[in-house]
Amino acid sequence: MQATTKSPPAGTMPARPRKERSENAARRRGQLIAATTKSIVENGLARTTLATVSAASGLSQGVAVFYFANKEKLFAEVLRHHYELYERLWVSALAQAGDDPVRQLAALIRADFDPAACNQEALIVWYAFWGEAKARPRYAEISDIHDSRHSDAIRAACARLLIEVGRSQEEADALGAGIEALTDGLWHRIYLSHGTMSAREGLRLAARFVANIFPERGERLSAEILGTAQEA
Amino acid sequence: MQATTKSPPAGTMPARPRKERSENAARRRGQLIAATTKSIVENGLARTTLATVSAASGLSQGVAVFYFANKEKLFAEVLRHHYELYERLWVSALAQAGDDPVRQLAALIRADFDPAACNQEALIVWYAFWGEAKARPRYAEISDIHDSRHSDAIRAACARLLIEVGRSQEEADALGAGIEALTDGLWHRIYLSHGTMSAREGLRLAARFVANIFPERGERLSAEILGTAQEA
DNA sequence: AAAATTTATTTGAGCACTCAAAGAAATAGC
DNA sequence: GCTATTTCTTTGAGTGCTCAAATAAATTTT
Repeated sequence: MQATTKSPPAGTMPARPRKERSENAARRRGQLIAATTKSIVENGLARTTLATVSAASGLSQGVAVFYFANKEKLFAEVLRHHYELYERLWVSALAQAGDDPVRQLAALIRADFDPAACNQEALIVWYAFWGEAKARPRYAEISDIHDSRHSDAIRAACARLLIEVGRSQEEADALGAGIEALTDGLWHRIYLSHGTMSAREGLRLAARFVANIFPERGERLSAEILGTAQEA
Repeated sequence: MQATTKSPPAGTMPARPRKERSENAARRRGQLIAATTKSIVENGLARTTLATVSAASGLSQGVAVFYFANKEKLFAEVLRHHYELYERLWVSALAQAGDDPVRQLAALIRADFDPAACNQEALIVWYAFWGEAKARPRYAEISDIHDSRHSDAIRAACARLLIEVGRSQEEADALGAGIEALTDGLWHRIYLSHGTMSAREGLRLAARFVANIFPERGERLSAEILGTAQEA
């Protein structure tokens, strides 16, 4: 460390405006979460250390501890961050779908294969954490909270859709579970296949299967999922 | 260690027969794989060390290295072991199903929810390794080999079944992918739900969905999956 | 200058793996 | 049949390294 020019020439220009402080913290946290994600994708969770995060962020190891207290909490925030991106996606898709349960269900399924949620990076993060979830209550809890909200949304849409055609709540729950299983399983294949299966193909398969399952609304649902439905 | 009776009473019966030596190696390997599995279930993969394996096996740390060269190779053998148990299960189920593609497909689906394959212990091991698979080519390779054999079996059964009723190979492949996604997704739910969902319920859901998907053979397939088909 | 933030260094625990030696079983020599 | 020799197993303290976390130092902001 050599002498750096001490004080700026007294003038104005505080290259850093007002709310600098609090904004800075949020920025740093985001930066560290992104760097941790990058390291998990490149090295796996087990080989992601404060050193790899520090290298990916360009910051020192101390910063991560300063903003997240310890490595475990940083990791938990990474998981939460990815779930929140996903949740924002499907919640807003659902909101835009309006009142029609067919469109609602289609929106939820489409969201699952939106490249913003269903991409290698996100899948690697999810699987990395799921793999350790049974040994880390903190990870399991975060997954639970978000998964159950998504479950509820799917089941609610299924219930409205099926009750319209005179089926029971029990059938709606089973159907919801099946749709979730189908999308989870397609994620699994997208994750493990080395780029062989894309999110786009996942969506097509999902549409195809779901169409078979809802005889009464299958065609319309499938069209809505694929985005080929004509506007009303 | 106190005095143990030195030589056996000269008679026949050498409490340890001939191949003692080579059998010993197989026994030890099995013992170490079981101990590693136990530690992964209890501590997670990341916190499974040679020390936890040694504690679980009652052997010294050195033995694990002696029989498996290093920790990574021991872990790889654990993954392989679980895949082999699973593969033996579905291969023999398939063999017993005879020539009827409906029974073959049912047998494959039933095997996926057989408690011998689909239990918390096995799921924890699988998810632990899948979580690291993208960062460890060795794990990815083992998964690939076994997954693709299973895929092929499912697709073959689907093809025979669908071609019987005049559908195309393309449809059979899509259907196979869908069935696999469904079972993978149900595994996912069984794994992450804290015992809320059992293998038995998974099987019921799978039967229900698959029945909807094969209009021509759905009823029979469903009955075969649930084991409620009457004998011919 | 006082407080807040960032960077750099130190520390001590825990890790995989080594290795020399001991123990046990199989084989050979008498 | 008995002992000596060799081969195979097992042990566990030891080695060097990596890591998370703590601490200290420097820098910036107010």
